[in-house]
Amino acid sequence: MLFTHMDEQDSQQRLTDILKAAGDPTRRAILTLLAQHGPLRVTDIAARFDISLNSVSKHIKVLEGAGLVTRRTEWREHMIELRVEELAHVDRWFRDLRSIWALRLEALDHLLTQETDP
Amino acid sequence: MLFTHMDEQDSQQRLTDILKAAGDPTRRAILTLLAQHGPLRVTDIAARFDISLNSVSKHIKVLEGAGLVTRRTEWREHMIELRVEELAHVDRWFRDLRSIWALRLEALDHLLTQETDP
DNA sequence: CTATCGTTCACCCAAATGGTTGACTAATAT
DNA sequence: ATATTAGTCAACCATTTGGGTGAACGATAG
Repeated sequence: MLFTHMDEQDSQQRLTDILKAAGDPTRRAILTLLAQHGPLRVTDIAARFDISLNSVSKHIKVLEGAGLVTRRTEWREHMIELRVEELAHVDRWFRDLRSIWALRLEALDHLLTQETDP
Repeated sequence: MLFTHMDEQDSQQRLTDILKAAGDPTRRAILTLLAQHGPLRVTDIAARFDISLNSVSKHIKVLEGAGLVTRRTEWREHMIELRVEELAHVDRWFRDLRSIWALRLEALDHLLTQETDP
């Protein structure tokens, strides 16, 4: 099944997943690490934190679920790679929100000028 | 105490609060509503959702905690107002992350050209 | 004075979250 | 053949989260 059309439902879900994933400090630190060093193995990532490897593995799965990272499984090593492009979903939502906001202010302004100068 | 200098700690906390707050669909819907209609009372907001007033009140408190909305208490009515500017914190983090990413790629590229043409 | 309105507060509940440990699979090294 | 390495899965635990209810409180309306 091709994703020719992402409906509002899915889009909201994607956004929720991304924001929730990015809402955790450890996960943001992982993203930063990947931005700095490029693709890394799960173990390499875990070495930077003093939580268990298992815990890191779970965080990575969350990030993967949100589409913020991808996994290339090469033999027994899993290379985790950042996908910065996905942040665009959040950018888009921000842009829309600000635009709705701006439109209202504009309409309000229009209304006021009409009233004071009919 | 004046906030002349927001340390890394606080900044991370702010970011976490904002992303967590925005990570909930109901709360995002509240933000959209406020963008469209301007300041609204708690009750007006609650009327748009089929969850209890109390639940909405809690959501608003979360948004307030994240600085995404402010409350002007006029007599017994609490006017809730959107603060779009706060989204800039997230923008900034995204920008930083992308910049770290871009810098690494640039360095990598530099390294490769040096190697092939010493 | 009493009723009603707008909100928060204090609990209660189920589900999700972030962490742990221990067992398991599969690949590599000795 | 055995030990080590890389990673996941499953179970468990404490805390947080999103929801609900009922009481309380201050202000305005009758």
